[in-house]
Amino acid sequence: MRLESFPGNYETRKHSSFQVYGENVSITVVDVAKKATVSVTTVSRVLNNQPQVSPERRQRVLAAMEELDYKPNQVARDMRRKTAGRKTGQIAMMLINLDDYTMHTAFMMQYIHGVQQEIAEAGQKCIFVTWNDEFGDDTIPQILLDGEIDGVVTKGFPCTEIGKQWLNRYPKIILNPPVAPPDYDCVMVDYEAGIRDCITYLASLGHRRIAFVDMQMFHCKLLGYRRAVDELGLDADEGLIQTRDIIPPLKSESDLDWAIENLWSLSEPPTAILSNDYYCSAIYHALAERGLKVPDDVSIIGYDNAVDHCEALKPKLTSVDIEAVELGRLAAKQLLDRIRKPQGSHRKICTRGKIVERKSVRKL
Amino acid sequence: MRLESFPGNYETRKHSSFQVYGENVSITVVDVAKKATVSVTTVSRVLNNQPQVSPERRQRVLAAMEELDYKPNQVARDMRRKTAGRKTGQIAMMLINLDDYTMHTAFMMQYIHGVQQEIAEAGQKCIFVTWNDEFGDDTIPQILLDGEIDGVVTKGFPCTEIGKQWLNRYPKIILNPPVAPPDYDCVMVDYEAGIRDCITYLASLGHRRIAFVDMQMFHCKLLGYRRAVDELGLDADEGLIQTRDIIPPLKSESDLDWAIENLWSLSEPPTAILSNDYYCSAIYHALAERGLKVPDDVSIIGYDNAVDHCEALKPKLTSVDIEAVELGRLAAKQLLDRIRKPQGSHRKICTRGKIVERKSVRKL
DNA sequence: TTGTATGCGTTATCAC
DNA sequence: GTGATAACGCATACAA
Repeated sequence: MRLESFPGNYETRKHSSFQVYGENVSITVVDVAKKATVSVTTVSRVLNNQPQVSPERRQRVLAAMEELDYKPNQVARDMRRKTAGRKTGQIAMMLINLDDYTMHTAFMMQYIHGVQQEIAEAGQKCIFVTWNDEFGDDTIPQILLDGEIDGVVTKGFPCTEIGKQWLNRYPKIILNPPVAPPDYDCVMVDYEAGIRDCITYLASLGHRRIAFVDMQMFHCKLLGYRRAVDELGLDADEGLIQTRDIIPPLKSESDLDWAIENLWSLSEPPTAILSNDYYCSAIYHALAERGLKVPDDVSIIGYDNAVDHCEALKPKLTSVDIEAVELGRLAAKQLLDRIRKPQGSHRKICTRGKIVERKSVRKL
Repeated sequence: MRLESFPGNYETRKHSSFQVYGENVSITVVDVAKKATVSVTTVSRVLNNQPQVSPERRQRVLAAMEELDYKPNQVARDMRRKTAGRKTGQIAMMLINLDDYTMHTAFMMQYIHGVQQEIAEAGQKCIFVTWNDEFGDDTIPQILLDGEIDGVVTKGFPCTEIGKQWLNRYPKIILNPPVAPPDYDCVMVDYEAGIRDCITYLASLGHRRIAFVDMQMFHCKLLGYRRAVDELGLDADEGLIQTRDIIPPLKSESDLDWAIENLWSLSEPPTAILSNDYYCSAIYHALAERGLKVPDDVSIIGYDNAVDHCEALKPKLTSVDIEAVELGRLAAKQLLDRIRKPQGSHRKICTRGKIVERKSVRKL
C-alpha cells in the first residue's frame, strides 16, 4: 500500500495497524488520516465536532472511520484533556461509612442508579467507591488520591481529618444527609413537605384526627405534621403524637404496642396513623391484637415506600415514595453544575416525594 | 536553580513545575528525577516497585517524591498500560435490564459493595453502569465501546444482538443469574444447599413435618427440600408442599391464605414452614387469622434475610442470608482471575448462605 | 544497576 | 481551512 497522495508524513511511526505488532493493533487517528488522505489534525477536528472542517473532508474522514471501525482511545483523550487542565470526565459515587442498616436498604441502589443515569447521559463515567473510616487512612481509594475525577457524589461523610481533607479537594454533593451540613451542596428529601402532603391527602379523604408515630429522625417530619394540622385546622391533640427517640441502628426495635395503647386510651382515638414503613408493620400487629382492622377501623400511611415490604403487608401499605432515583439524578446534575462553576453559594435541593396509593387508607 | 550535577538532559521540556504555565502545574516524574538527581527511568522503576534500583537511589527518589508531593498521573499511566497491550485496571459493574423489583431490592447494593471492595483491594477501579435494552442501541455506554475496561461483572443480561456482542468482547462474570447459562462464568447462590441447611436446622430442633411454601423461582429450592427431607427421613408428605407459579414481577401477589388453608386441612399440619421473607409476611397474616401463633404453634423460616423486613415482623423472622456481599466479592475475584487467564473452562461458583436466627423458630 | 531515547494516541499551537 | 509538529506524563527497549 503506497501512500503518495497522502499529505501527512508519518515515517516516524513505528507501526501501523496494517502490520501486526505484538497482538494489540488498534486503529488510531493516524490510520484514519491515511485512509481519508487528510492530516491527523483534521481527523481530530472531526472527532471533536469542530466547525472549521469542509463538509467534503469531514465526509471523507467519517467514511474512513466507519470503514476502519475506528474507536477513539478514550484513555489517551482523557490524558490530553486532563493535562490540558480540563476535566477527566469521571466522577465518583462514594458510599462512606455505610452502616449495616444502610447496606441492607434498597434506597442506596436507587440513588446510585439515578446518579449513574445522569452521569452517563452527560457522557461521563461514574466510578463507584465504598469506604469506611475504620479501614484506616492507608486504604483511601487510589482514585481519590490520583485526582482522576472531577467531582464526588457522596452518601455519608468521613469522620477522620484525613478523610475530610481528601474529600475537600473535590467539588462534591452530599446525598440526603440526616442533617443538612452548612457550606456544602446537598440534595435531600424534604420530609416536612412529604408529611404535609400526607396530611393533606388524609384530610381530603375526611380524616381529622391523624396520629403521628415515629421513633427515629422524625423532627422534620413532626414539624411538617404540626404545620399541616395547623393550616388545615385539624384536631391538634398532642396525644396524637407518639414518639420515642432511639439510636439509629436500632431500627430493629419494632415494638409499638405502647403507641397504640396510648392512642386508644384517648377519649377519641385517631382515624388515621402516619409512620415509617417498617414501623407500620409493628403497628399492624398491635392493631390486630386489639381487634382493629386496617383500613376499616384505622387508615395507615407509611413513609419511604419500601416496595417489597409495603406490598407484603396485608392490606398493602400506602406509602410516600421519596423518589430516590430522582434524588440521585438531581445530585449528579448539581455536581456537574458545580464542576462547571466551582464558585457560587452552596445550594440545597429538596424533593418532596409522592404518595403511592395501596390498600391501607380509606375515605371516611 | 542550576542543574549541573543532574544526569538527565531535559532541555526539550518546555515547562517545569517551577514556572507557572497556564494554571495546571503538576509535578511529574521529570521533576522528581531532577530533585533526586537521577533519571526518569529510575523514578519510574521506583514507582513500579521494580527491584533493580539501588537502595540508596530509591531512598533519594522517595524523598524527592515526598518533598515535591508528587502524585502519579494515573491517566497517563493507564494510557501506557493500555497501549502496551496490558490492562487498564478498570472493570465495569453492570446492571442490565434491572426491573423495578430488582431496583427496589437491597441485594443489589450488597453485590455492588462486595464487587467494589474486592476490586479496590486489587488496586483497580470499578466503574458502575446501568443499562436497559429499551434505551436503544445508540445509548450503549461509551465505556463498553471504548474498550477502556478489562472486564465486566454483570447482573442481568442484554437481550439484543448488539448488546450481547459488546458484552462478549470482554471477560465477564454473571452475578447470580436465575438460571445458570452454559458457557459463562458465574457466581450464584446455591439455593438448594441453603434450603437443605434450613431443613437440617429445623430437624435438629425436632421438627419432622416441615412445609414448603413458595410462588416464584422455587425449583432449586424444592429440590433441596425434597433431598433433605429424604436424607433426614422426615415426613415426606406431598401435601406439605404448597406452591404456585407466578410471573416474577408479581411478587406483590402476597395472598397465601390458600396455602395455609391447605396445610391446615391436612390430617396432621406442619410444625414449621419454609418460605421467602416477603411471603412470610402473608403467612404470618394468614396464621393470625386462624388464631395460630408464631412460633408457639408453628415455626417459620424465611429466605433472603431482607433485614429491615425480617426485623419489622412480629416475631422477628429467622431467615437465610444469601451473603450477597460475599457473592459480589467472589464475582470480582473470579473476574480478576479470568482476566489474567482468559482461557480455561468456565466455572460456576456457589455460596450456600447462612441462617440468621431471630424469633420465629422454636425447639419442639 | 543506570540512563537515553522513543513511543503511546490525542490535542493544541502556530504557520501556511 | 488545513497541516506539521510539539507536547502530555509515563514506561520500556536498548545501550552503557
